[in-house]
Amino acid sequence: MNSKLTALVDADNFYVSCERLFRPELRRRPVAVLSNNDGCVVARSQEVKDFGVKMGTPVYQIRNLIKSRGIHVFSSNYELYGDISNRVMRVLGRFSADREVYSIDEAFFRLRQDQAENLCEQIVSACWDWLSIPVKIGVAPNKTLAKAATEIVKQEKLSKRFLIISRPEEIDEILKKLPLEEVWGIGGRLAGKLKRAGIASPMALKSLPEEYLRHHFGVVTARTAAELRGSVCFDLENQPRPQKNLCYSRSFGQCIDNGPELRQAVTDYATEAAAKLRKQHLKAQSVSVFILTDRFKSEAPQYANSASFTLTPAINDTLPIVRGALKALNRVFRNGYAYKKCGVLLNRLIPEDQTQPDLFIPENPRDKGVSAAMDIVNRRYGAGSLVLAGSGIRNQKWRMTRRCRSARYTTQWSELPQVK
DNA sequence: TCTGGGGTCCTAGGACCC
DNA sequence: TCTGGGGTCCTAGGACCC
Repeated sequence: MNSKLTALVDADNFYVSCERLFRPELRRRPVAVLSNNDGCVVARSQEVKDFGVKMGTPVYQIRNLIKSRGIHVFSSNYELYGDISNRVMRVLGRFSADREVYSIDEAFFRLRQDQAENLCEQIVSACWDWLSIPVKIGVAPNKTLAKAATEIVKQEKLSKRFLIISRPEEIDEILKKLPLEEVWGIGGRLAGKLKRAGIASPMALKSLPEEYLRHHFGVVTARTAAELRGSVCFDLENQPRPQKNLCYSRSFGQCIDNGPELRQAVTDYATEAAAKLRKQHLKAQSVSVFILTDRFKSEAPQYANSASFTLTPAINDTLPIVRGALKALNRVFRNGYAYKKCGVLLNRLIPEDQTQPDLFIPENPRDKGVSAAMDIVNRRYGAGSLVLAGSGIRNQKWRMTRRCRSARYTTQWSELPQVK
């Protein structure tokens, strides 16, 4: 009875819950959070889901609904969500050190079966009482089934905010309710391929021989099926794995058709990417840049390309990374297109303290100084306070729009909520 | 007018080596 | 007429996740 189970804690409509935290009057009102540039809906309160608004719906398609139903709309405020996420994870950490932070709003746990019920109740209460963040929990023999259990808790609006399944008949009962594409690891394309092969449900998937699945659908699908049968194939990862790539990309507020403005955007994005790299104490061995036209404007000429530039030795200073990114941009830029998006990727990352100094190319103390100054000023006075002149100063058509962003309540002194 | 961003892993195929 | 085999590494593309 003391076997170990896996739990998944999942915050309800996380971005919406974060917005409601400082606007409690919105608790039972319809609320939606938008992607960058206020383009798509990326988080919906239950009320908005009940209106039939799907994840990723372009905002312009639901303008009327927003008006007629009085949906409260927020631009995304990732500084706020990131900070609240850290607080949630700290609270969860008090219940078990055997925990994996899986995403901004989810964490896996290992817990003893005889303690599961009690722990779930405590976790639900703690998240709500201390942070006003509602969570749901699924508990099962492995990650895939814990995900499935969480999905059922969400779909069925159970009286409890958690569901514990361990016996085979309990597992089958929830698998019979779960659509194939809701299985963790089975996305839309794979579900279509499986269905064409006559495999239409999680129960059908789990009954197939390992060898057959591996051969026709790959090793990951075979493992997923094994987890549906109750074996453990995906372990808990307490230590975050070292990151291998880092990307900073944004769609532009307005399309850009000329080199100088594109260079501004690339300079800005490379500056941001380099700052992220230093924050994580990593260095990159190459930088690449991609540019894209607007794929939704089918009548306009389309173009997409990318190029990379090797950084030797590995580096994390802003100036050389920006120079490398601009060289890569020069190789792919073509006149005559309206560009909608670009991105800067830093590849083959290695920990700062494991890099080999190059005998022939000494580190440039000036580059180091510039990076350090930017980090200090931007930490103290807010992101974007000290930038390179190459990013441009005004009329940045490329800069994204966020018309309805809430305040950065917890990460900017000047935006602290006020109690009157 | 208006359609997100940031990751990971697996696989197949080609280059290269012995 | 007859033209190897096996291994590694790298990359691009495709799938998945939130």
